[in-house]
Amino acid sequence: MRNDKAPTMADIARKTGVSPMTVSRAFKSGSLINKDTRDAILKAAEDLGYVFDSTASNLRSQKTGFIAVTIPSINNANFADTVRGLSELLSAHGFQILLGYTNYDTEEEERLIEQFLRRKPQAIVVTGGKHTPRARKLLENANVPVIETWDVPAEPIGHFVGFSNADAVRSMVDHFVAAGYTRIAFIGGDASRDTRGSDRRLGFIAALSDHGLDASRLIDAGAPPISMREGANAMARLLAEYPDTEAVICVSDLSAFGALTECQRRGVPVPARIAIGGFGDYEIGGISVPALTTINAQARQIGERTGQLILDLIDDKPDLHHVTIEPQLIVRESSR
Amino acid sequence: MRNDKAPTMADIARKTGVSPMTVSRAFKSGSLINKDTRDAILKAAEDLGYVFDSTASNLRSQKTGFIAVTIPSINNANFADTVRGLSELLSAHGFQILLGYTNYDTEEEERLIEQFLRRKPQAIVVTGGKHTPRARKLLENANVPVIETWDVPAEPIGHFVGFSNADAVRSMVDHFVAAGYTRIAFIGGDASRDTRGSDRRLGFIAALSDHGLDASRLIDAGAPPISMREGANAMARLLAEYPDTEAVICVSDLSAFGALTECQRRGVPVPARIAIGGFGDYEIGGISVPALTTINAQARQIGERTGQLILDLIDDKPDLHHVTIEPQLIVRESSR
DNA sequence: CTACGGTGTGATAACGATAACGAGGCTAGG
DNA sequence: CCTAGCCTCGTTATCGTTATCACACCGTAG
Repeated sequence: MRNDKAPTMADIARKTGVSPMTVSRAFKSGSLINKDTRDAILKAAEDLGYVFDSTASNLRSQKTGFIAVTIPSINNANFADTVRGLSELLSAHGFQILLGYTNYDTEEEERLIEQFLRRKPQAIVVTGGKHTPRARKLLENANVPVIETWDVPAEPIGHFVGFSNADAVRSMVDHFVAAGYTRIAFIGGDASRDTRGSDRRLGFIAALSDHGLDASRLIDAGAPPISMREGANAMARLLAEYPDTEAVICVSDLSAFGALTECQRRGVPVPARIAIGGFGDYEIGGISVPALTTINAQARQIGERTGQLILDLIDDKPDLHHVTIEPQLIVRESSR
Repeated sequence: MRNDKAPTMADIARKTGVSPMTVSRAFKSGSLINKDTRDAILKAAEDLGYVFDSTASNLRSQKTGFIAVTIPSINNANFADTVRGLSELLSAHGFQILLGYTNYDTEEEERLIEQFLRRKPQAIVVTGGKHTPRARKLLENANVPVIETWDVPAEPIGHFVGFSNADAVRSMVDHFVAAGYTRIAFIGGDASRDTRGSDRRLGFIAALSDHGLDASRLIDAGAPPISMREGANAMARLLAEYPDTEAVICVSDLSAFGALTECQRRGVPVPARIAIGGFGDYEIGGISVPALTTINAQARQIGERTGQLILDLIDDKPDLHHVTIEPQLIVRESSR
């Protein structure tokens, strides 16, 4: 069954009595070739068990069909949605995504970018706008489109598709203040690694200050990604340190749900005694009892817009694109 | 800044005064080369902004460093854990994972496999043991190691690293029966696409029958993946159709949590009025109130064992490996 | 002084597809 | 009958790296 060597286009050419070039054409859609010839070639290929060799094609044509993508974590429904949006569009156009996880670490991101560039991707998508100097240099010299996502970078490397994490949280603060809450806390936002989380915390502080409110109720919950458990622990600390807190905004729905469960275990009513807000509109926030007020960051849309942008860029429309997404505040039972 | 053409090894060779072959050696660890020569070459490479070209290397050496992996969904913590286990081990050895999502559809899996094989991966990992005939044939003729995971296939294509979904559920049924429950239901397990879910339901039916109990309380919850919301809807139907049910096993923790929330909304006490069991040991099951009894399928271990197996196989130990994983029953408040 | 093993490097020829160019056949219009 | 032009296909060279073989050099043992 297993031949000594896998058949090549040359084998098909011999068998069909045409040149290798014609075999090549038979496999490309939209190339000029007689229908009978093509059918004969495809049949011969099937008979021989031929498998097209992308590696050779990639080298000669200088097109790999790869799109490199780095995300902080594979185990996060938000980033997964972005990748899905990207993936569905791009794979329909024959592209293959090279996915890498930075683990919220820019050093790891640098390593990934270096590895990916060796594969000659036709575009590279990164999450966030903070990178090591070397990573930045690699991206700038890469000679392929670079798209930063999930952020509005202060100094974009190339294109970006994102939103302001600070402004998004501000909209939630406004909601809480309008609802009459004044003693508001924030859980999460460790600055050591996750810039999106710390941007949210900064947005929280700025917004409270603008309202003339005290912005010192900040509970650290450890390095990202923050688990539900860490959210619960943070809520326990919050209730101990600032017992008169009326509302709390968590860096994500996951930590928010963890915080909610801590209240449930202690018999603290939500929102009657304390209101809770999350971030990311994860499925759990919509179904928990009570359901969680949150912000939909349009993760999927980020992916779709990024994918469309890449298709445009590869299709040779080399304008610079700065796409700003509008996150949506979703008010649910946990804050009313 | 951007040169007309990216520098190649030949450029480095010219600049350093050595042959391209020596440049190539400088980039391979463990190859015979003078230290000073190597340092000079690496410095020249850095100066020129050289980026190694894997595509050429892959073609010549007939090694791509790719490992193809298909999973049903990117947005599932269990499969994500498996991929993480795989990824961490393999990327440390210089491999790059090609990840694809079948969306629980074997037709889509077939398309993915065909695409992946063109990239000449050095191993291919698939989730589950059910494939289209053509996909099976492609895998059999692929001439690279094939590993099926998350299942114990009736007729393995090559290697596998998995567990019996039916037996895993049986252990939970035994637990419920030992705890005194007799009117037990099952939510999920639509057979149209997800074989693991339907295997679990079959295991449920078989186990109940062995205990001499009625196994007709089966609630369909739609095509996989089953959301929390669908779990909630299924619980509503269960309470309506079989109001005297004492316990319910759900196809996953996500649907189990959804079911739990439905009980909370209706004021049905868990487990006093109805006990709930899930599957997969997702984070939510450990923190919800009450915490969920579940089965840890050792998702991460599946990935790690698969990764180690691949390393062994590529390192030329071509024995056939059938690795059986032991899922663990975790009893929590929702069933006691 | 010859033999020999280890080290470091170079020359050559691929790996398998396809870009670029061009040639032959055939139809249509003059 | 001739030329223009389209369709179909072949020839040649090449993408950038590396497997392979060859060989020069050095030190040491016999």
